[in-house]
Amino acid sequence: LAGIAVGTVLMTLHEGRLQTLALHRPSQGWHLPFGTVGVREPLRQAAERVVAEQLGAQVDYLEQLYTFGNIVPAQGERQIQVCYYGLVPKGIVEAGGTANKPELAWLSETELGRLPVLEQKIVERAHSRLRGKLAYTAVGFELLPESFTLAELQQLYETILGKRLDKRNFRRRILELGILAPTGEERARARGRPAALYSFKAEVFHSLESRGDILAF
Amino acid sequence: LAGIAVGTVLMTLHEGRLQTLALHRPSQGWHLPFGTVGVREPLRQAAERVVAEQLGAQVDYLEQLYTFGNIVPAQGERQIQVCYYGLVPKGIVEAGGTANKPELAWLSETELGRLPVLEQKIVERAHSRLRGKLAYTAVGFELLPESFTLAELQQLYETILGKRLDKRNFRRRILELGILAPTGEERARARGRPAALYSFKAEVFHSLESRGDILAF
DNA sequence: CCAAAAGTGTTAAAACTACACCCATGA
DNA sequence: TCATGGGTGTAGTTTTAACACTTTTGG
Repeated sequence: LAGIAVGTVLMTLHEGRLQTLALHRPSQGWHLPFGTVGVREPLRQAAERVVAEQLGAQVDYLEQLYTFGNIVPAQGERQIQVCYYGLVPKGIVEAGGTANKPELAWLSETELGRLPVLEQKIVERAHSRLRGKLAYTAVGFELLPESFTLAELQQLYETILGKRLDKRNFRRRILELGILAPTGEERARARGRPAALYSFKAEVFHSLESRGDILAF
Repeated sequence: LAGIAVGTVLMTLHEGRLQTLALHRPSQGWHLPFGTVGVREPLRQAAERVVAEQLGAQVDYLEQLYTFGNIVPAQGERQIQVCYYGLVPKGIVEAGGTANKPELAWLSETELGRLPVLEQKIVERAHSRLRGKLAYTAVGFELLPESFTLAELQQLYETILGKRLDKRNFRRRILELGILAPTGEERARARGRPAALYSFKAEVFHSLESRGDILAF
């Protein structure tokens, strides 16, 4: 079907920053991953396929963001662009160009200027959606690997919310919710005391979900 | 452009219930208002136009809800449906069929069964979006006329959130925010003491907006 | 033994909840 | 004068926010 595209804002946490995946092609400059939709293809499936094709990675979390219909490229035809946003744990998609694939890069918020203005707005919308969902859903955990330390989780919240949190209060509240299970393992960093590792108990979270904003910090 | 439609979930408060506007045509039964999008027409403008044409009413508040792409009607072609939701103060759109226009009706939540199942899901999505936005935006006031009583505002919150609120606590909290201005007028009901009328101070609300969930009850 | 990151409790202030009576009006 | 809906304050409880030191490890 002419004029229907899907685009995706893929986000990850890297080096204490929220970063967005962008592609570079000589002909197009920097842009978000996008692609066309098959005539009989469901939209979400198209978005998944486009990400898989262009990045060679599966995305575990993908949600619809917004549909733009006023984007009129130079050519006469109007383009409908259905945008999704996705979250991946740090390091799942490795940046850097390969073979005939376009060059990939994680852009931090200060580097978004490389994108076309319209795409910058899409990314901002994705960021504010993520920020909003952080308090009442478990999206945050989609940005972490299977097991993680409390410090990593806290840093995630601090980065996305853009404010510092008190370590003791954060730990107390998140542990009292009972949504984390200690794995019994520890992770040793270069220096300092090793940190206990935890995994996310999705079932417990969902049982609490009705009384919203349980993760508001 | 073939295969692109806009649909709208128009909601209002009526008789203490959240109601949704539906159309009835002999050929189609009950359905949500929808229409096609002009080749060069922005999506939101198309949604506004469709509402205006079919209902003869301007909608002050209209936001994008979700885009469905997996709705495959009996015919071969796939249909993309970009859905919006809108809020109107009680009584703006009067129900009842006129001339060659389709019949209109406000359906309460218990009457939604008259709609096709897919459209019921769209309406549910609109309701939950509205519920979610109630706490951190001023959407609630879109459902009220220019001036209103505190009892009306409280009933609005009670209806949409589906729970009863304490009158004194509600009044104290909303007045302390400073987002309401007494108009100095009163409204006499059939019986009982007349109620003071207030209007919404949008500027004050927006100055508080940064610290979210200020209208959480 | 020292630098680095992990881990741990208490207290004061603020916010929330529950609760019952008087007031102004029209019929 | 009475029925109806509008309007008002307080006290106990819970939640939040602020705050500093000890522990464990690797170099």
